[in-house]
Amino acid sequence: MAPVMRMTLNLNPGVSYSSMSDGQRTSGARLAEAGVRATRQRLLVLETLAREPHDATAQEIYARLRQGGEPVGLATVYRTLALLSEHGVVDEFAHRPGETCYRVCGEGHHHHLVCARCHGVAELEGCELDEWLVRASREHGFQPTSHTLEVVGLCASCQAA
Amino acid sequence: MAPVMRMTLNLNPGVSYSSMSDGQRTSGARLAEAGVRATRQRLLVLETLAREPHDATAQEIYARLRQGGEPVGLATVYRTLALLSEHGVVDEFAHRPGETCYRVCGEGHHHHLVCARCHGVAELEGCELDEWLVRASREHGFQPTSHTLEVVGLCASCQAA
DNA sequence: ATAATTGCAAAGCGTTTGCACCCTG
DNA sequence: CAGGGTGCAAACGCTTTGCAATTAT
Repeated sequence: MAPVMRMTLNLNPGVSYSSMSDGQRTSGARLAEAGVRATRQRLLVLETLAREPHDATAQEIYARLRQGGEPVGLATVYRTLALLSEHGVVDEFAHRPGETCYRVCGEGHHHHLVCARCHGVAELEGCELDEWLVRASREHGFQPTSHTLEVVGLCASCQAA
Repeated sequence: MAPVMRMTLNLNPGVSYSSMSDGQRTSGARLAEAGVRATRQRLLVLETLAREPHDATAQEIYARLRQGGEPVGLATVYRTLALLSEHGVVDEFAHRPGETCYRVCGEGHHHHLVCARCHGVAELEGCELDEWLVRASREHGFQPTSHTLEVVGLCASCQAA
């Protein structure tokens, strides 16, 4: 298992995070853009998820926070991840049965390359499926509105090993 | 939420066929081909699933059997569906979080068109993704081995409504 | 101020498992 | 006959929810 990563968060109670304006998109900014209140817990959850090398479950985020000594309730982690997913701040997907995984993703439509060995996730920019999909679906009288694609294989590092 | 379909293709060759009535022969043959014992319960589960217009969960299959007055245990339904999935007799996928759906599918590699309104499932024969995937993945040093695609939209009937 | 958010613990739900009995091959 | 299959119920793990206390705006 990976070593525990202790997080340093410059939380400044009383500061309006929505008015933070620097080059980078802070967690506070992301929350503000999404139109949700920037609470200490939500910032922690988002920061923690953003630092995860792979996707993570609510339980895993909760464990990270606990290990870091941060007092956050499990229910809050669940509620926060669901909320962030609703508002498009994080992506939600389930390659694991019985568990929901989350990940902070880039902008726009994309798909994921999941390594079967290390479970690392890379983003596959661009998507050339639409044209084929519309054409193929038409034969069924089907009108596609969205699609999800997940590619499983071996990442560069794991091919070497 | 990102639905994921898991497909298992597994052939277990060279197993003796059992002599059965015409109604059960197809299911019995499928079980025999898969190299699993053809018990009353397994035949019932497989035939019930095959009769489902859409995909179904273990609980739903169990309910159907109960309604039909067939004495089958819930645990057996779970164990049977998992077994059949392992042996490629049925496909297993999860567009619903927290539940695993099953469906008797056609042969070969294919994807699913899922209607957002009636949840009906159609099969999309053929798959033109491989070429693009290999090319696109190479840019990441990624070597794809398999992929899952699920298309959500409106089926012909539901477009009318 | 006040409406949203959190924490805790209990409940909900789908699924799995231990074990004695039953049945297929 | 032997070893796998089944049924029942208890156990399990992930997730949700009720409610009082807390907190953001």
